[in-house]
Amino acid sequence: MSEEAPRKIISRRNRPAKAPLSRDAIVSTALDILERDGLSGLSLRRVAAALDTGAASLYVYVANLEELHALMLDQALGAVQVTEAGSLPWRDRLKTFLLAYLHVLYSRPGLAQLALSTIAAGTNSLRIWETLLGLLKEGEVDDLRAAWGIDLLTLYVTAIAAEQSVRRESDEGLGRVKNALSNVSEKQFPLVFASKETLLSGGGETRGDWALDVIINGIAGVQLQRSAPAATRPTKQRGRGSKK
Amino acid sequence: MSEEAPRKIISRRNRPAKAPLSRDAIVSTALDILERDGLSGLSLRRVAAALDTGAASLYVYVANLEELHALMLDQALGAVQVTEAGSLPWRDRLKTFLLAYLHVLYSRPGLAQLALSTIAAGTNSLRIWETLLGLLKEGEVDDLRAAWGIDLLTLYVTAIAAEQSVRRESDEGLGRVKNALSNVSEKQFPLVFASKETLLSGGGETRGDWALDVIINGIAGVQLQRSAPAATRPTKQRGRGSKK
DNA sequence: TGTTCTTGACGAACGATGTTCGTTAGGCTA
DNA sequence: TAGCCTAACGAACATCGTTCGTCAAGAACA
Repeated sequence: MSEEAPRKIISRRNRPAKAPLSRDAIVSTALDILERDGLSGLSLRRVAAALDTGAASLYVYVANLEELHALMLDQALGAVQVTEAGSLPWRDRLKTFLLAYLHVLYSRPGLAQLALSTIAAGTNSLRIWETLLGLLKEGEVDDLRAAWGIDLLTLYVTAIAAEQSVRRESDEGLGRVKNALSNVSEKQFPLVFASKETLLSGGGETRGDWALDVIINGIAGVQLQRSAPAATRPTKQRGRGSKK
Repeated sequence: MSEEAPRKIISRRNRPAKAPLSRDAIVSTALDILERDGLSGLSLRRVAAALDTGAASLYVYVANLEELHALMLDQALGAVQVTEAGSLPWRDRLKTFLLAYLHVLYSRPGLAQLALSTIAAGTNSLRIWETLLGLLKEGEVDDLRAAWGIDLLTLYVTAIAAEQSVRRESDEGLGRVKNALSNVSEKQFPLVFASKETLLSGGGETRGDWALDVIINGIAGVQLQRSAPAATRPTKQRGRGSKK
């Protein structure tokens, strides 16, 4: 059966200048693919193909796809940097840190979706938790509220990023919302009808920024009434221009 | 079942007492499967098998899997009921409504996960939006904040429910977190080490209840200091006096 | 040096997935 | 009665994650 194998190649594995497989190489390659093609374009076979090997070879270093996801998430979270601006009040530093977290999740398409379905428990996740706990403690949030709060904060940031990612990736889903909103009956849903443009406005960072104010204020349980969204910048709302 | 005798069957479709296929039947069956086996156990083929037909037959009524997901979500959201207790203040009614929303997402395993990856735009979703907009308007939240707020509220409730669902469904993920927390180094992450038990405490409704207080207060931008999480009972417990 | 052992790498295969295609049969219309 | 529209269907396709048996190369050992 198919005896036309070329005899020149004796060994299947003449890969002289090939970097040896490793867990880090696999994770990095997977992150590259995630960045290029999103979560739906990521598969074990594609990672293996990018490394010029077969899918089975990856199982030496990674137990299964779920573990690969966790490793990817933790490696990506290494990019979240802790700013040491000790002069600012804790609340501003908390927000800055969460914005950095949010930005990392935004930066790679699909990363936020991955974060939603994966519970990361690596070193970088622990470092983030430690930082958040420290900031909340500095804000005199009691222990129980702090512990629940950091869970809420990370979940919250992840969900915000994921929602925007989904909207960015699949035009179909967003199109369906737009379609449903434009066809909404004024008689049946007058309030939705009146707000149908506002509901879709303010994509991306602006909205995330406001959302962070909301939750930080909520956790701290403090007044600080200044959380009116975009009241100062009415022009920047539409067509969010260039994002850095 | 349905091992029909191989008699001289001329027609393949002698299904006399069979209910005809319909979009609603497909969605309902899919929801049943979701409830029984979770999101990972749901597939077009299994839905078709439960209806005693082939997968291809479903495509007459449903464009693709994504649309089926959206239809499922919207039909499930029909169980969220609007309580008409007009005597209570708006904030309490908002919380009651969100708790009902949360409860529906809790009730079916996998539904919350589905809600995270799907943008629902059906009648039931619009009804929920309308209700939320009305409640926030009653609370004199301005239009822009209300529009962004309902997006935030629904996203928030969904994310909370989804996280608990994931923890409930996959022991492996939670086990990994537990393992990572129990092995955490006190020197490296002292705050996480100190809170490692608190971080896992308070599952389910208690935590969700507190989280709702947090975000409602945040959106309203009001003080209302009573949002300390009650470790014993979630009753109206005022933490007056002893403070850190 | 020659032999054995360990282990990373690999092809093939398995079962399952979403989706498409061409065909068939039932009920409706003319 | 004849024809047609369309729901329903089986088969097939391209993937996917995962497992299994096997091969090659270096390490350990005699």
